[in-house]
Amino acid sequence: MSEKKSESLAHIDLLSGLASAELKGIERSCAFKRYSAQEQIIDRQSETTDVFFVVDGDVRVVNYSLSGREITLDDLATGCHFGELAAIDGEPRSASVMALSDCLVASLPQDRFLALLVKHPSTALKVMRTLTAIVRFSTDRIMDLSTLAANNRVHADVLRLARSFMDGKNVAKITPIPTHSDIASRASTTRETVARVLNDLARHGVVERQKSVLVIHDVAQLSDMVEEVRGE
Amino acid sequence: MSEKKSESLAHIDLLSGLASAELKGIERSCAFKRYSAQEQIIDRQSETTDVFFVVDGDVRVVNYSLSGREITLDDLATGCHFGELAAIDGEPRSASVMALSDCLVASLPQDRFLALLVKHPSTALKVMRTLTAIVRFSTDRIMDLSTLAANNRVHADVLRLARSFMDGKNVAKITPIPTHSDIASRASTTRETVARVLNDLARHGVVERQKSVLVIHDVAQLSDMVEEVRGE
DNA sequence: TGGCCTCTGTGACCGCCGTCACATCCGTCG
DNA sequence: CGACGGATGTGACGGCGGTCACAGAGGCCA
Repeated sequence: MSEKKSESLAHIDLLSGLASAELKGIERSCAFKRYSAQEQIIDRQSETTDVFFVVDGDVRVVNYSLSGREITLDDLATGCHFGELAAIDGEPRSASVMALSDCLVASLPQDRFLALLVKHPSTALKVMRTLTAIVRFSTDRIMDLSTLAANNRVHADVLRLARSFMDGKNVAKITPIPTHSDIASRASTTRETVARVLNDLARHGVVERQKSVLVIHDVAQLSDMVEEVRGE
Repeated sequence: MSEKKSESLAHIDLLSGLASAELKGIERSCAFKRYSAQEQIIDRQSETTDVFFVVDGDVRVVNYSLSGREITLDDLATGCHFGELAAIDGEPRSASVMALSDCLVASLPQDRFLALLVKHPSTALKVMRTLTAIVRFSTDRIMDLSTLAANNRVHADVLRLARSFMDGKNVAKITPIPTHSDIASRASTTRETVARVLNDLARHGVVERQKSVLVIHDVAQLSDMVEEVRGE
Protein backbone atom coordinates (compact mmCIF):
# COMPACT_ATOMS: atom_id res chain seq x y z
CA MET A 1 0.00 0.00 0.00
CA SER A 2 0.96 3.61 -0.43
CA GLU A 3 2.80 5.17 2.47
CA LYS A 4 1.52 8.22 4.23
CA LYS A 5 1.78 11.06 1.77
CA SER A 6 3.74 14.00 3.11
CA GLU A 7 1.95 17.15 4.09
CA SER A 8 2.99 19.10 1.03
CA LEU A 9 1.14 21.21 -1.50
CA ALA A 10 3.71 20.58 -4.23
CA HIS A 11 1.25 18.71 -6.44
CA ILE A 12 -1.76 20.96 -6.16
CA ASP A 13 -2.65 22.16 -9.67
CA LEU A 14 -3.90 25.51 -8.52
CA LEU A 15 -0.61 26.36 -6.80
CA SER A 16 1.80 24.99 -9.38
CA GLY A 17 2.88 28.41 -10.59
CA LEU A 18 4.10 29.68 -7.22
CA ALA A 19 7.67 30.06 -6.01
CA SER A 20 8.61 27.43 -3.46
CA ALA A 21 9.05 29.96 -0.66
CA GLU A 22 5.54 31.17 -1.29
CA LEU A 23 4.25 27.63 -1.31
CA LYS A 24 5.90 26.93 2.02
CA GLY A 25 4.14 29.91 3.51
CA ILE A 26 0.80 28.63 2.33
CA GLU A 27 1.58 25.18 3.68
CA ARG A 28 2.20 26.69 7.09
CA SER A 29 -1.21 28.37 6.95
CA CYS A 30 -2.91 25.10 6.12
CA ALA A 31 -4.43 22.58 8.46
CA PHE A 32 -3.80 19.04 7.20
CA LYS A 33 -6.27 16.35 8.03
CA ARG A 34 -6.84 12.71 7.11
CA TYR A 35 -10.28 11.39 6.30
CA SER A 36 -11.26 7.78 5.86
CA ALA A 37 -13.42 6.61 2.99
CA GLN A 38 -17.06 7.73 3.19
CA GLU A 39 -16.28 10.39 5.78
CA GLN A 40 -17.91 13.79 5.37
CA ILE A 41 -15.48 16.67 4.69
CA ILE A 42 -17.92 19.51 4.03
CA ASP A 43 -21.55 19.64 4.97
CA ARG A 44 -23.94 21.52 2.71
CA GLN A 45 -25.33 24.67 4.33
CA SER A 46 -22.52 24.91 6.86
CA GLU A 47 -21.00 28.34 7.31
CA THR A 48 -17.30 27.59 7.01
CA THR A 49 -15.30 29.37 4.32
CA ASP A 50 -12.00 27.50 4.04
CA VAL A 51 -10.62 26.32 0.74
CA PHE A 52 -9.54 22.67 0.56
CA PHE A 53 -6.78 20.96 -1.38
CA VAL A 54 -6.83 17.24 -2.15
CA VAL A 55 -3.26 16.26 -1.26
CA ASP A 56 -3.93 12.56 -1.66
CA GLY A 57 -6.98 10.47 -2.45
CA ASP A 58 -10.31 11.07 -4.16
CA VAL A 59 -13.34 13.02 -3.03
CA ARG A 60 -16.90 13.38 -4.26
CA VAL A 61 -19.01 16.53 -4.44
CA VAL A 62 -22.51 15.39 -3.71
CA ASN A 63 -25.94 16.52 -2.62
CA TYR A 64 -28.92 14.80 -1.09
CA SER A 65 -32.59 15.34 -1.63
CA LEU A 66 -34.55 15.38 1.60
CA SER A 67 -35.80 11.92 0.71
CA GLY A 68 -32.23 10.68 0.88
CA ARG A 69 -31.62 10.37 -2.84
CA GLU A 70 -27.96 11.02 -3.58
CA ILE A 71 -26.97 13.27 -6.49
CA THR A 72 -23.32 13.18 -7.47
CA LEU A 73 -22.14 16.51 -8.84
CA ASP A 74 -18.48 15.76 -9.47
CA ASP A 75 -15.54 13.60 -8.42
CA LEU A 76 -12.15 15.17 -7.71
CA ALA A 77 -8.75 13.49 -7.71
CA THR A 78 -5.42 14.30 -6.06
CA GLY A 79 -4.25 17.80 -6.94
CA CYS A 80 -7.70 19.38 -7.13
CA HIS A 81 -9.20 21.97 -4.83
CA PHE A 82 -12.73 22.56 -3.60
CA GLY A 83 -14.63 24.85 -1.27
CA GLU A 84 -13.70 27.97 -3.22
CA LEU A 85 -17.32 29.05 -3.73
CA ALA A 86 -17.90 29.90 -0.10
CA ALA A 87 -14.42 31.42 0.16
CA ILE A 88 -15.15 33.75 -2.72
CA ASP A 89 -18.71 34.82 -1.95
CA GLY A 90 -19.10 34.06 1.74
CA GLU A 91 -22.35 32.16 1.26
CA PRO A 92 -23.08 28.81 2.94
CA ARG A 93 -21.68 25.67 1.33
CA SER A 94 -23.58 24.81 -1.84
CA ALA A 95 -22.88 21.09 -1.66
CA SER A 96 -21.45 18.38 0.56
CA VAL A 97 -18.08 16.79 -0.05
CA MET A 98 -17.16 13.29 1.10
CA ALA A 99 -14.03 11.16 0.90
CA LEU A 100 -14.25 8.43 -1.74
CA SER A 101 -11.06 6.82 -0.50
CA ASP A 102 -8.91 7.37 2.54
CA CYS A 103 -7.39 10.74 1.85
CA LEU A 104 -5.31 13.65 3.04
CA VAL A 105 -6.78 17.11 2.71
CA ALA A 106 -5.37 20.56 3.47
CA SER A 107 -7.58 23.49 4.37
CA LEU A 108 -6.62 27.12 3.88
CA PRO A 109 -8.44 29.94 5.67
CA GLN A 110 -10.51 32.27 3.51
CA ASP A 111 -8.46 35.41 4.15
CA ARG A 112 -5.21 33.67 3.23
CA PHE A 113 -6.86 32.41 0.05
CA LEU A 114 -8.23 35.80 -0.93
CA ALA A 115 -4.87 37.43 -0.24
CA LEU A 116 -3.29 34.87 -2.52
CA LEU A 117 -5.70 35.77 -5.32
CA VAL A 118 -4.92 39.45 -5.00
CA LYS A 119 -1.18 38.93 -4.91
CA HIS A 120 -1.01 36.48 -7.80
CA PRO A 121 -3.29 37.31 -10.71
CA SER A 122 -2.21 34.16 -12.51
CA THR A 123 -3.54 32.09 -9.62
CA ALA A 124 -6.74 34.11 -9.69
CA LEU A 125 -7.01 33.29 -13.37
CA LYS A 126 -6.55 29.61 -12.60
CA VAL A 127 -9.37 29.79 -10.10
CA MET A 128 -11.54 31.41 -12.75
CA ARG A 129 -10.69 28.69 -15.21
CA THR A 130 -11.72 25.98 -12.80
CA LEU A 131 -14.94 27.89 -12.18
CA THR A 132 -15.69 28.15 -15.89
CA ALA A 133 -15.05 24.42 -16.21
CA ILE A 134 -17.61 23.80 -13.48
CA VAL A 135 -20.13 26.07 -15.19
CA ARG A 136 -19.68 24.33 -18.54
CA PHE A 137 -19.97 20.93 -16.91
CA SER A 138 -23.13 22.01 -15.10
CA THR A 139 -24.87 23.44 -18.15
CA ASP A 140 -24.10 20.25 -20.05
CA ARG A 141 -25.71 18.32 -17.26
CA ILE A 142 -28.75 20.61 -17.25
CA MET A 143 -29.12 20.03 -20.97
CA ASP A 144 -28.86 16.27 -20.49
CA LEU A 145 -31.45 16.30 -17.73
CA SER A 146 -33.76 18.48 -19.81
CA THR A 147 -33.55 16.71 -23.13
CA LEU A 148 -32.52 13.10 -22.56
CA ALA A 149 -34.63 10.26 -21.21
CA ALA A 150 -33.32 8.31 -18.24
CA ASN A 151 -31.78 5.43 -20.16
CA ASN A 152 -30.08 7.80 -22.58
CA ARG A 153 -28.57 9.62 -19.63
CA VAL A 154 -27.10 6.29 -18.59
CA HIS A 155 -25.73 5.88 -22.11
CA ALA A 156 -24.25 9.36 -21.88
CA ASP A 157 -22.64 8.66 -18.54
CA VAL A 158 -21.12 5.35 -19.61
CA LEU A 159 -19.89 7.11 -22.74
CA ARG A 160 -18.23 9.78 -20.64
CA LEU A 161 -16.59 7.09 -18.54
CA ALA A 162 -15.50 5.23 -21.66
CA ARG A 163 -13.89 8.33 -23.11
CA SER A 164 -11.64 8.65 -20.07
CA PHE A 165 -10.64 4.97 -20.25
CA MET A 166 -9.92 4.60 -23.96
CA ASP A 167 -7.84 1.60 -24.93
CA GLY A 168 -7.52 1.65 -28.68
CA LYS A 169 -9.49 3.58 -31.26
CA ASN A 170 -12.97 2.32 -30.49
CA VAL A 171 -12.55 0.28 -27.32
CA ALA A 172 -12.47 1.35 -23.69
CA LYS A 173 -11.67 -0.64 -20.58
CA ILE A 174 -13.25 0.84 -17.51
CA THR A 175 -11.69 -0.21 -14.24
CA PRO A 176 -12.48 -0.39 -11.45
CA ILE A 177 -16.09 -1.04 -12.40
CA PRO A 178 -18.36 1.58 -10.88
CA THR A 179 -21.40 0.26 -9.05
CA HIS A 180 -24.78 0.72 -10.66
CA SER A 181 -25.85 3.00 -7.82
CA ASP A 182 -22.81 5.06 -8.60
CA ILE A 183 -23.78 5.57 -12.20
CA ALA A 184 -27.38 6.13 -11.20
CA SER A 185 -26.42 8.95 -8.88
CA ARG A 186 -24.56 10.73 -11.66
CA ALA A 187 -27.26 10.15 -14.26
CA SER A 188 -30.09 10.99 -11.86
CA THR A 189 -31.95 7.75 -12.20
CA THR A 190 -32.27 4.47 -10.27
CA ARG A 191 -29.89 1.54 -10.03
CA GLU A 192 -32.58 -0.71 -11.54
CA THR A 193 -32.68 1.40 -14.69
CA VAL A 194 -28.89 1.32 -14.88
CA ALA A 195 -28.92 -2.47 -14.58
CA ARG A 196 -31.49 -2.82 -17.35
CA VAL A 197 -29.66 -0.44 -19.68
CA LEU A 198 -26.29 -2.11 -19.14
CA ASN A 199 -27.75 -5.53 -19.80
CA ASP A 200 -29.39 -4.26 -22.95
CA LEU A 201 -26.03 -2.94 -24.09
CA ALA A 202 -24.40 -6.26 -23.21
CA ARG A 203 -27.05 -8.17 -25.16
CA HIS A 204 -26.23 -6.04 -28.21
CA GLY A 205 -22.53 -6.67 -27.76
CA VAL A 206 -21.69 -3.04 -27.09
CA VAL A 207 -20.33 -3.66 -23.59
CA GLU A 208 -19.10 -6.70 -21.74
CA ARG A 209 -18.71 -7.13 -18.02
CA GLN A 210 -15.61 -9.09 -17.13
CA LYS A 211 -14.13 -9.96 -13.80
CA SER A 212 -12.98 -6.52 -12.80
CA VAL A 213 -13.14 -4.59 -16.07
CA LEU A 214 -16.08 -3.19 -17.95
CA VAL A 215 -15.15 -3.44 -21.62
CA ILE A 216 -16.82 -1.10 -24.11
CA HIS A 217 -16.43 -2.87 -27.43
CA ASP A 218 -17.95 -0.17 -29.60
CA VAL A 219 -17.59 3.35 -28.26
CA ALA A 220 -18.71 4.83 -31.58
CA GLN A 221 -22.02 3.01 -31.48
CA LEU A 222 -22.59 4.06 -27.92
CA SER A 223 -21.91 7.62 -28.97
CA ASP A 224 -24.44 7.25 -31.79
CA MET A 225 -27.07 6.02 -29.36
CA VAL A 226 -26.71 9.21 -27.35
CA GLU A 227 -26.54 11.58 -30.30
CA GLU A 228 -29.47 10.14 -32.18
CA VAL A 229 -31.80 10.75 -29.28
CA ARG A 230 -30.42 14.18 -28.53
CA GLY A 231 -31.53 15.05 -32.07
CA GLU A 232 -35.07 13.72 -31.92
CA MET B 1 -40.58 55.30 -24.94
CA SER B 2 -37.04 55.44 -23.68
CA GLU B 3 -34.63 57.46 -25.77
CA LYS B 4 -31.50 55.95 -27.19
CA LYS B 5 -29.28 55.16 -24.25
CA SER B 6 -25.82 56.65 -24.52
CA GLU B 7 -22.87 54.44 -25.28
CA SER B 8 -21.55 54.44 -21.74
CA LEU B 9 -20.41 51.76 -19.35
CA ALA B 10 -21.23 53.83 -16.29
CA HIS B 11 -23.93 51.46 -15.10
CA ILE B 12 -22.21 48.14 -15.63
CA ASP B 13 -22.03 46.38 -12.25
CA LEU B 14 -18.75 44.68 -13.00
CA LEU B 15 -16.98 47.98 -13.72
CA SER B 16 -18.49 50.08 -10.97
CA GLY B 17 -15.30 50.18 -8.90
CA LEU B 18 -13.12 51.71 -11.59
CA ALA B 19 -11.88 55.29 -11.85
CA SER B 20 -13.67 57.24 -14.56
CA ALA B 21 -10.53 57.65 -16.65
CA GLU B 22 -10.07 53.90 -16.65
CA LEU B 23 -13.70 53.42 -17.59
CA LYS B 24 -13.33 55.78 -20.54
CA GLY B 25 -10.42 53.73 -21.78
CA ILE B 26 -12.48 50.57 -21.68
CA GLU B 27 -15.34 52.30 -23.43
CA ARG B 28 -13.00 53.24 -26.26
CA SER B 29 -11.99 49.57 -26.60
CA CYS B 30 -15.59 48.47 -26.81
CA ALA B 31 -17.73 47.99 -29.87
CA PHE B 32 -21.31 49.10 -29.21
CA LYS B 33 -24.11 47.47 -31.09
CA ARG B 34 -27.90 47.51 -31.02
CA TYR B 35 -29.93 44.35 -31.28
CA SER B 36 -33.66 44.09 -31.78
CA ALA B 37 -35.81 41.74 -29.75
CA GLN B 38 -35.30 38.05 -30.57
CA GLU B 39 -32.02 38.73 -32.35
CA GLN B 40 -29.12 36.36 -31.70
CA ILE B 41 -26.12 37.94 -29.96
CA ILE B 42 -23.96 34.88 -29.34
CA ASP B 43 -24.22 31.55 -31.05
CA ARG B 44 -23.32 28.44 -29.09
CA GLN B 45 -20.18 26.74 -30.34
CA SER B 46 -18.90 29.87 -32.08
CA GLU B 47 -15.25 30.67 -31.52
CA THR B 48 -15.42 34.32 -30.51
CA THR B 49 -14.01 35.34 -27.14
CA ASP B 50 -15.31 38.87 -26.47
CA VAL B 51 -16.96 39.81 -23.22
CA PHE B 52 -20.32 41.57 -23.50
CA PHE B 53 -21.96 44.24 -21.34
CA VAL B 54 -25.70 44.83 -21.32
CA VAL B 55 -25.84 48.62 -21.54
CA ASP B 56 -29.59 48.68 -22.03
CA GLY B 57 -32.30 46.06 -22.34
CA ASP B 58 -32.66 42.41 -21.36
CA VAL B 59 -31.03 39.32 -22.77
CA ARG B 60 -31.56 35.61 -22.35
CA VAL B 61 -28.95 32.87 -22.06
CA VAL B 62 -30.46 29.91 -23.79
CA ASN B 63 -29.69 26.58 -25.39
CA TYR B 64 -31.49 24.40 -27.87
CA SER B 65 -31.70 20.65 -28.10
CA LEU B 66 -31.26 19.41 -31.64
CA SER B 67 -34.98 18.76 -31.75
CA GLY B 68 -35.54 22.49 -31.29
CA ARG B 69 -36.60 22.42 -27.66
CA GLU B 70 -35.53 25.63 -25.99
CA ILE B 71 -33.88 25.55 -22.56
CA THR B 72 -33.57 28.90 -20.80
CA LEU B 73 -30.51 29.05 -18.60
CA ASP B 74 -30.77 32.60 -17.29
CA ASP B 75 -32.09 36.08 -18.02
CA LEU B 76 -29.86 39.12 -17.62
CA ALA B 77 -30.89 42.75 -17.17
CA THR B 78 -29.18 46.07 -17.80
CA GLY B 79 -25.84 46.28 -16.03
CA CYS B 80 -24.94 42.61 -16.37
CA HIS B 81 -22.18 41.05 -18.41
CA PHE B 82 -21.91 37.76 -20.29
CA GLY B 83 -19.50 35.87 -22.50
CA GLU B 84 -16.81 35.75 -19.84
CA LEU B 85 -16.50 31.96 -19.97
CA ALA B 86 -14.94 31.90 -23.41
CA ALA B 87 -12.84 34.96 -22.58
CA ILE B 88 -11.39 33.22 -19.54
CA ASP B 89 -10.78 29.72 -20.90
CA GLY B 90 -10.72 30.21 -24.66
CA GLU B 91 -13.20 27.41 -25.30
CA PRO B 92 -16.15 27.75 -27.70
CA ARG B 93 -19.30 29.46 -26.46
CA SER B 94 -21.17 27.23 -24.04
CA ALA B 95 -24.58 28.72 -24.75
CA SER B 96 -26.42 31.07 -27.05
CA VAL B 97 -27.53 34.54 -26.00
CA MET B 98 -30.48 36.39 -27.54
CA ALA B 99 -32.02 39.79 -27.04
CA LEU B 100 -35.28 39.66 -25.10
CA SER B 101 -36.01 43.31 -25.83
CA ASP B 102 -34.41 45.83 -28.14
CA CYS B 103 -31.10 46.44 -26.50
CA LEU B 104 -27.69 48.02 -26.60
CA VAL B 105 -24.69 45.83 -25.98
CA ALA B 106 -20.98 46.59 -25.71
CA SER B 107 -18.33 44.01 -26.52
CA LEU B 108 -14.81 44.08 -25.15
CA PRO B 109 -12.00 42.05 -26.74
CA GLN B 110 -10.60 39.17 -24.72
CA ASP B 111 -7.11 40.58 -24.25
CA ARG B 112 -8.46 43.89 -22.96
CA PHE B 113 -10.66 41.98 -20.54
CA LEU B 114 -7.87 39.76 -19.27
CA ALA B 115 -5.58 42.78 -18.85
CA LEU B 116 -8.31 44.40 -16.79
CA LEU B 117 -8.50 41.38 -14.51
CA VAL B 118 -4.77 41.39 -13.94
CA LYS B 119 -4.61 45.12 -13.27
CA HIS B 120 -7.59 45.26 -10.92
CA PRO B 121 -7.85 42.35 -8.51
CA SER B 122 -11.10 43.72 -7.15
CA THR B 123 -12.65 43.43 -10.60
CA ALA B 124 -11.26 39.92 -10.89
CA LEU B 125 -12.95 39.14 -7.60
CA LYS B 126 -16.23 40.50 -8.92
CA VAL B 127 -15.95 38.23 -11.92
CA MET B 128 -15.35 35.32 -9.58
CA ARG B 129 -18.39 36.24 -7.56
CA THR B 130 -20.62 36.27 -10.61
CA LEU B 131 -19.17 32.90 -11.58
CA THR B 132 -19.89 31.43 -8.16
CA ALA B 133 -23.44 32.76 -8.42
CA ILE B 134 -23.84 30.96 -11.73
CA VAL B 135 -22.47 27.74 -10.25
CA ARG B 136 -24.83 27.92 -7.29
CA PHE B 137 -27.79 28.66 -9.54
CA SER B 138 -26.86 25.75 -11.79
CA THR B 139 -26.47 23.21 -9.00
CA ASP B 140 -29.84 24.26 -7.63
CA ARG B 141 -31.32 23.66 -11.02
CA ILE B 142 -29.63 20.28 -11.29
CA MET B 143 -31.11 19.34 -7.93
CA ASP B 144 -34.56 20.47 -9.04
CA LEU B 145 -34.32 18.51 -12.27
CA SER B 146 -33.12 15.44 -10.39
CA THR B 147 -35.54 15.41 -7.51
CA LEU B 148 -38.70 17.28 -8.50
CA ALA B 149 -41.47 16.12 -10.80
CA ALA B 150 -42.41 18.35 -13.72
CA ASN B 151 -45.36 20.07 -12.11
CA ASN B 152 -43.37 20.75 -8.95
CA ARG B 153 -40.69 22.36 -11.06
CA VAL B 154 -43.39 24.66 -12.36
CA HIS B 155 -44.38 25.41 -8.77
CA ALA B 156 -40.74 26.12 -7.98
CA ASP B 157 -40.35 28.44 -10.93
CA VAL B 158 -43.52 30.40 -10.21
CA LEU B 159 -42.37 30.64 -6.60
CA ARG B 160 -39.04 32.03 -7.72
CA LEU B 161 -40.84 34.58 -9.86
CA ALA B 162 -43.16 35.45 -7.00
CA ARG B 163 -40.26 36.05 -4.64
CA SER B 164 -38.88 38.69 -6.97
CA PHE B 165 -42.26 40.43 -7.29
CA MET B 166 -43.35 40.50 -3.64
CA ASP B 167 -46.11 42.96 -2.84
CA GLY B 168 -46.89 42.55 0.82
CA LYS B 169 -45.97 39.77 3.19
CA ASN B 170 -47.60 36.86 1.44
CA VAL B 171 -48.72 38.29 -1.88
CA ALA B 172 -46.84 38.80 -5.11
CA LYS B 173 -47.89 40.58 -8.28
CA ILE B 174 -46.01 39.32 -11.28
CA THR B 175 -45.99 41.64 -14.23
CA PRO B 176 -45.66 41.44 -17.11
CA ILE B 177 -47.12 37.95 -17.17
CA PRO B 178 -44.65 35.49 -18.65
CA THR B 179 -46.00 33.21 -21.33
CA HIS B 180 -46.50 29.57 -20.50
CA SER B 181 -43.83 28.58 -22.99
CA ASP B 182 -41.52 30.91 -21.17
CA ILE B 183 -42.03 29.20 -17.84
CA ALA B 184 -41.88 25.81 -19.51
CA SER B 185 -38.48 26.56 -20.98
CA ARG B 186 -37.11 27.45 -17.55
CA ALA B 187 -38.73 24.49 -15.79
CA SER B 188 -37.83 22.06 -18.57
CA THR B 189 -41.32 20.89 -19.30
CA THR B 190 -44.06 21.65 -21.84
CA ARG B 191 -46.42 24.61 -22.07
CA GLU B 192 -49.37 22.23 -21.70
CA THR B 193 -48.11 21.09 -18.32
CA VAL B 194 -47.60 24.72 -17.27
CA ALA B 195 -51.15 25.55 -18.31
CA ARG B 196 -52.58 22.65 -16.32
CA VAL B 197 -50.53 23.46 -13.23
CA LEU B 198 -51.42 27.14 -13.29
CA ASN B 199 -55.10 26.35 -13.66
CA ASP B 200 -54.88 23.92 -10.79
CA LEU B 201 -53.32 26.66 -8.68
CA ALA B 202 -56.02 29.07 -9.79
CA ARG B 203 -58.74 26.57 -8.90
CA HIS B 204 -57.28 26.34 -5.41
CA GLY B 205 -57.16 30.11 -5.09
CA VAL B 206 -53.38 30.26 -4.85
CA VAL B 207 -52.94 32.35 -7.98
CA GLU B 208 -55.20 34.53 -10.07
CA ARG B 209 -54.69 35.68 -13.60
CA GLN B 210 -55.82 39.25 -14.11
CA LYS B 211 -55.64 41.48 -17.14
CA SER B 212 -51.91 42.04 -17.13
CA VAL B 213 -50.86 40.85 -13.69
CA LEU B 214 -50.46 37.39 -12.29
CA VAL B 215 -51.40 37.64 -8.64
CA ILE B 216 -50.02 35.08 -6.21
CA HIS B 217 -52.44 35.21 -3.28
CA ASP B 218 -50.61 32.76 -1.03
CA VAL B 219 -46.87 32.63 -1.55
CA ALA B 220 -46.42 30.61 1.65
CA GLN B 221 -48.71 27.84 0.46
CA LEU B 222 -46.95 27.73 -2.89
CA SER B 223 -43.69 27.42 -1.02
CA ASP B 224 -45.13 24.55 1.01
CA MET B 225 -46.18 22.74 -2.15
CA VAL B 226 -42.59 22.78 -3.37
CA GLU B 227 -41.00 21.87 -0.04
CA GLU B 228 -43.31 19.02 0.79
CA VAL B 229 -42.43 17.20 -2.41
CA ARG B 230 -38.73 17.93 -2.13
CA GLY B 231 -38.92 16.06 1.17
CA GLU B 232 -40.72 12.94 -0.04
C1' DT C 1 -64.24 45.10 -39.05
C1' DG C 2 -62.24 40.97 -40.48
C1' DG C 3 -58.34 38.09 -40.73
C1' DC C 4 -54.16 36.40 -38.89
C1' DC C 5 -50.98 34.91 -35.54
C1' DT C 6 -49.72 33.90 -30.99
C1' DC C 7 -51.15 32.38 -26.68
C1' DT C 8 -54.12 29.52 -23.93
C1' DG C 9 -57.14 25.58 -22.37
C1' DT C 10 -58.28 20.69 -22.27
C1' DG C 11 -59.21 15.95 -23.53
C1' DA C 12 -57.26 11.34 -24.93
C1' DC C 13 -53.59 8.26 -25.32
C1' DC C 14 -49.74 5.63 -23.98
C1' DG C 15 -44.91 4.75 -23.10
C1' DC C 16 -41.21 5.44 -20.00
C1' DC C 17 -39.42 4.54 -15.75
C1' DG C 18 -39.77 4.90 -10.66
C1' DT C 19 -41.22 1.76 -7.10
C1' DC C 20 -41.73 -2.59 -4.84
C1' DA C 21 -40.58 -7.21 -4.26
C1' DC C 22 -37.63 -11.05 -4.67
C1' DA C 23 -34.06 -14.03 -6.25
C1' DT C 24 -29.23 -14.59 -7.02
C1' DC C 25 -24.48 -13.77 -6.77
C1' DC C 26 -20.13 -12.68 -4.67
C1' DG C 27 -16.40 -11.26 -1.53
C1' DT C 28 -15.21 -11.01 3.25
C1' DC C 29 -14.82 -12.25 7.75
C1' DG C 30 -15.63 -14.88 11.60
C1' DC D 1 -17.17 -23.30 5.53
C1' DG D 2 -21.23 -20.88 6.46
C1' DA D 3 -23.19 -16.54 7.01
C1' DC D 4 -23.87 -12.01 6.18
C1' DG D 5 -24.07 -7.60 3.62
C1' DG D 6 -23.72 -5.35 -0.50
C1' DA D 7 -24.29 -5.54 -5.40
C1' DT D 8 -26.89 -7.24 -9.23
C1' DG D 9 -30.84 -9.10 -12.24
C1' DT D 10 -35.68 -9.00 -13.44
C1' DG D 11 -40.73 -9.12 -13.35
C1' DA D 12 -45.12 -6.53 -12.40
C1' DC D 13 -47.58 -2.46 -11.79
C1' DG D 14 -49.13 2.08 -12.17
C1' DG D 15 -48.89 6.98 -12.67
C1' DC D 16 -46.80 11.03 -14.41
C1' DG D 17 -46.40 13.80 -18.11
C1' DG D 18 -45.01 14.23 -23.07
C1' DT D 19 -47.42 14.27 -27.43
C1' DC D 20 -51.10 15.14 -30.56
C1' DA D 21 -55.18 17.40 -31.80
C1' DC D 22 -58.20 20.89 -31.76
C1' DA D 23 -61.04 24.67 -29.89
C1' DG D 24 -61.27 29.21 -28.09
C1' DA D 25 -59.34 33.83 -26.96
C1' DG D 26 -57.02 37.98 -27.58
C1' DG D 27 -54.30 41.40 -29.69
C1' DC D 28 -52.74 43.89 -33.91
C1' DC D 29 -52.64 45.59 -38.39
C1' DA D 30 -54.64 46.59 -42.89
